[in-house]
Amino acid sequence: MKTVESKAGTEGDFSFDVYEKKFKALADELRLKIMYELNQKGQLCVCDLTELVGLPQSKLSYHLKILHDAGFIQREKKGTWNYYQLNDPEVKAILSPELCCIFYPGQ
Amino acid sequence: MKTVESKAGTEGDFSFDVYEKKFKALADELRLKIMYELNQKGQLCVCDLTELVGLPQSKLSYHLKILHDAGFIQREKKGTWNYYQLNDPEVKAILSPELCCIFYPGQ
DNA sequence: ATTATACATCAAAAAAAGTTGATATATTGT
DNA sequence: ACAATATATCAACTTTTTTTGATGTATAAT
Repeated sequence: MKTVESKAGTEGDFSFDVYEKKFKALADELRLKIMYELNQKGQLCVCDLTELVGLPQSKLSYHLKILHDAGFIQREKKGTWNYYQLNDPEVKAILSPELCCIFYPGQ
Repeated sequence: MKTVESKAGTEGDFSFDVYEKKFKALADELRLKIMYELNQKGQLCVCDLTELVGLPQSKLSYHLKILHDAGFIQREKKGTWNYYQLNDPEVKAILSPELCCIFYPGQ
């Protein structure tokens, strides 16, 4: 994982691409809003989010996929619904506690 | 700054754009490598970085500007040279301490 | 004063990411 | 079995970012 530390100092190819992917996922106002809403409300289905965020469904799915692929959110299927929620440990591993209650999970 | 907290819960237009800009700056392998090198070496001029990172000068300047505009690095001019270094408080305000010694400043 | 070095900036081209509307799949209710 | 709902995915298009090479500006060295 932190390939970097073992090689620290020595030049070399680290896994910056993994971090790139994670920061890319956060690098969008809409996705930050989604993270924020999930952080506030806990668990939401896509239909809830379309209303909260005011996006067409296909657009929302696109952004949810990016957050999911980056590991920041988890999906739980319940019948026809897909419920999403923050993946707290993943978020905490990347974000500063100073961002608590915006994107960073409280408690 | 954290407009979010005062309004938390109430829907509304927060300053997600500020965070978007910061995460966008981090959302690039090259720029992460630059952050890493600055974190390791402390202070570097553009010419040092071109060698460390192996980029043409104009490309490097482009990426340094993005990091600088986002507030993650500071510039100090000494004669013809521009020395860059991490802006520690800014980095710490965004990144998890778990990223210590990669991008997050040690100590 | 001229030449060389360090760096920023610019404009054009290329690549990547985001948007849109349509379609596909699965599940639930009748 | 049929209709309706929730959601994912796809392909065409638009927008944003990145790259590249050239040019400009300032400082330093001769």
